[in-house]
Amino acid sequence: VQHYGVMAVSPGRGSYHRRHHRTSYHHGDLANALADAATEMARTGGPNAIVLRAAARAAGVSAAAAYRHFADHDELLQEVRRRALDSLAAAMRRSLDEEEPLADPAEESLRRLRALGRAYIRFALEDPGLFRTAFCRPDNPVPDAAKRMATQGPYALLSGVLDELVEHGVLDADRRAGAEIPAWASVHGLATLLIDGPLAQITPEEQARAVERSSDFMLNGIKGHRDPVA
Amino acid sequence: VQHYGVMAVSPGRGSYHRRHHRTSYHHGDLANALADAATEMARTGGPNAIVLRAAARAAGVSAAAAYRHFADHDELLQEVRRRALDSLAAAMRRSLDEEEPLADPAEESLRRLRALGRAYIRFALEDPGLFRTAFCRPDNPVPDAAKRMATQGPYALLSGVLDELVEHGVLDADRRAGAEIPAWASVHGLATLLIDGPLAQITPEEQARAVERSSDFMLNGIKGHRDPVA
DNA sequence: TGTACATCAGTGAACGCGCGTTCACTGATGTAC
DNA sequence: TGTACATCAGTGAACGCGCGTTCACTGATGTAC
Repeated sequence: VQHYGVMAVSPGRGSYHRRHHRTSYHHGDLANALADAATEMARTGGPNAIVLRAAARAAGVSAAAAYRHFADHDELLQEVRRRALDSLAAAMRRSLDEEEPLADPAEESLRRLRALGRAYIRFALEDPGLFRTAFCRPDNPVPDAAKRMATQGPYALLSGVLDELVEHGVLDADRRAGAEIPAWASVHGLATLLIDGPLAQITPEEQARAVERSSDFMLNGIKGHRDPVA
Repeated sequence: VQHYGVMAVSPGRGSYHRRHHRTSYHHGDLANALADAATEMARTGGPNAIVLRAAARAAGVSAAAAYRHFADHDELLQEVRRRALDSLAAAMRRSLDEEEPLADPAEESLRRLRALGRAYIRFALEDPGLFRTAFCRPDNPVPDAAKRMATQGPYALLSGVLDELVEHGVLDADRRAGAEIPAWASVHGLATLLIDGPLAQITPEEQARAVERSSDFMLNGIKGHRDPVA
């Protein structure tokens, strides 16, 4: 077997260039290498920063080679999107076990809800580019993505904890249906306002306070009201 | 005075082409014509659809002419952004007087809060491109925009109604500070999930239900809790 | 174990596109006298 | 009221760029015999 020398390719100029030690003519795992590079671009500059040619450059491969693994630019973007959503879900899942569980089951389920929200916000603040990619408008909306999210993504995690809240009497069963949406909306809105919107300008301390205030308000909304005004 | 014939310019090919009856060599109001065209593009395709050359084409003018009125592409985008935010604020302001005021002042202020939220969502659903432009990430963040929003934009309207809620005993005074953020976040999050996110796939009926559910939850959060679990 | 061959994953050059921006220019406008 | 001239808002051609995508191709791989 004749091997090409390592790095025997034209010097990459993209800032995302990661040398993938090519030891043979065939790359071996080009699909993943391209997705890795594209993900790195998204991390830095959001969905618009994903450039197929640059990804190929970063992988040390001609642009045309990318078309062996992705039908077109959009398919590459969708792959990055999928990864971003997976990362977000993973971060949320991890957050559930980061703190000590509380003895009282009701309080414990509230703690878990808070943890999910905080992980969501934290992800958005730490990786705004990836976060924006996860929720970027797809060129041709693929309902599959929504399905996946519903069964194993952030939505499913939220659903599970809301079920726990019902189980332990925090959330009335008759207010359970569709409760994912308000909860998700409030945390998602806060995240986007913090990274893209006017709240991006405020200090980190103010941001932290805003996060706490928002979860308090939303938890109040979840818990329901005993003495409604209207 | 020698006049050029109306439409004595090369036929525009852009889909946004609006013939501006040019009766003289000088346009007369090119800055606005460009902003109009750019706004129309944003309406159709969001901030990324704003193309300086196309705007010039639509205004029946050479691309270079645009540079008499805007320093660069970003300045044109910012102008569209400004307009979009103004439109949103105007829609919200109008919404306050669309329904009959309620006799009870507490209920009336809650009605007004709901009206603001609904107008916000309605704007996003009816004009998603403009909405996304209003909140698009600016190339070079100009703190001025945040200032303007705070004094006369959506934020100010929300602030005013929250003050009313305190005045009429719906919102405790000691929970007032910073309450804009959770309220805004929840409605903003719902809007973005509805137009870009997974909620874009559900039926209009489900969407309407989601909007109602969300405002109920948020209003509960605003009103506070008498019998907290934690 | 060695070889012919189908298959597959790369290459590199090219195409067409349209963008943002700059330049030297020219036609129109309004003002000072 | 008429005219010279500074100023201003346009023109049109060009530059450089880098993109997504296609094409005919070639080198490497693995399998059947």
